[in-house]
Amino acid sequence: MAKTRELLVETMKQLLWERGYDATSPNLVLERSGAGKGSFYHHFKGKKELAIAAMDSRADELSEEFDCLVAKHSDPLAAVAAYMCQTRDASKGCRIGRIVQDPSLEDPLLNAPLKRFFGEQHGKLTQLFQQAQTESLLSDALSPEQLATLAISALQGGFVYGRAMQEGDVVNDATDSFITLLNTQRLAE
Amino acid sequence: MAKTRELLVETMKQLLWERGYDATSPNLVLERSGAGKGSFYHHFKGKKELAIAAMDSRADELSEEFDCLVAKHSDPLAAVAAYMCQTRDASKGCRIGRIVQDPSLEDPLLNAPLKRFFGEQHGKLTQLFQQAQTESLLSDALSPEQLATLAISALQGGFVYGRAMQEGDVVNDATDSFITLLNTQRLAE
DNA sequence: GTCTATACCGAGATAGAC
DNA sequence: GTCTATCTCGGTATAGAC
Repeated sequence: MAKTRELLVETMKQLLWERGYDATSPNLVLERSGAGKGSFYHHFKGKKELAIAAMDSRADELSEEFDCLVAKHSDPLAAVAAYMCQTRDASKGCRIGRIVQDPSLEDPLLNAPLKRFFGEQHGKLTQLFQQAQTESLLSDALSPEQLATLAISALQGGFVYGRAMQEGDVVNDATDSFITLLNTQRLAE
Repeated sequence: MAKTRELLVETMKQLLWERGYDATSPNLVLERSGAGKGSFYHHFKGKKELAIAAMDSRADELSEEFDCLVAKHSDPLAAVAAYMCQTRDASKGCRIGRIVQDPSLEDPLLNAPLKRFFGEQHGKLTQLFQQAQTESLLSDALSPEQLATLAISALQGGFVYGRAMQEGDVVNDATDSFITLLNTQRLAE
């Protein structure tokens, strides 16, 4: 099949979500996907190259999801709230943040897709907060950049804290709390 | 030496911080500590048992650090601010949160020390926020529990985000932003 | 209590046939 | 493009001497 490559990428995306990078072996990818070793090393130089392709694909997917969601809201703060308060499950972990702590991710090549994703995400959130302040919907007690950093951190940290507590719901408490606190900064019109 | 056991625990604590659980091999612990294989398996049943001892020790150490810091401040919000705004380095990761995402940590036995630590930490922060509200220093727009969850998440997420961006300072931006936002909830006396 | 030698397994990758 | 056989290395642990 000409689609074996795509199948390997999708399988890797799933396994990176479930187990991270270091704990995902080529053998596991092959077993899960049904492909053979020959195919794997024909399409990719090795595990690292496949993982980068998988992370890039995942980053694009999440970016697109974010853009779709933002497009539905004319109020920038409503867009942020809709993004943050999606129902998540900390026991599964973030589809992309899950990977960050793996020791191998200190390799700049492997880390690049993550850096790109979080950088772009920060930029988009900053824009939304900026817009809210320009439209006088939001106090300027914090800069748009600070709010974006805190939003991303609350979400990622909620995943960490929820996983440690073995309570998948806790990540939603973290994001909800952020939004509640953010709403105290809304300005009356 | 009678202290070999303690030496192994300290070495494991350091390696758990640097590399997490899965990526730390017994061999590495032995090489780093100078101990031999015989000692290792004499004092511990295996890697898992050593890691649990190391995590328990680390959790106690961090708990004590927290208590010391709190004891220095009569104002509960000043205590929270002092805790959150310590200078940290995301490239090194949290001494205990660093470990949470490792696949092996799904084992309840391995996870227990983390669960205990984060549970206790949440309790202590909740108490501080509770006290601040009781003393009318803090608005009650959020519950003490919500604020504690957000504080922990902002810190842990700051580590994740900072590591992804390969900028160790970012974790401090996250905690500073939280404190700035929290300060908008202070009540005039 | 500590040492060295040994065993077993899976990770990651290559070789060469089809 | 895909398959199977094979290779090397390190992780994890045990055995038995000192």
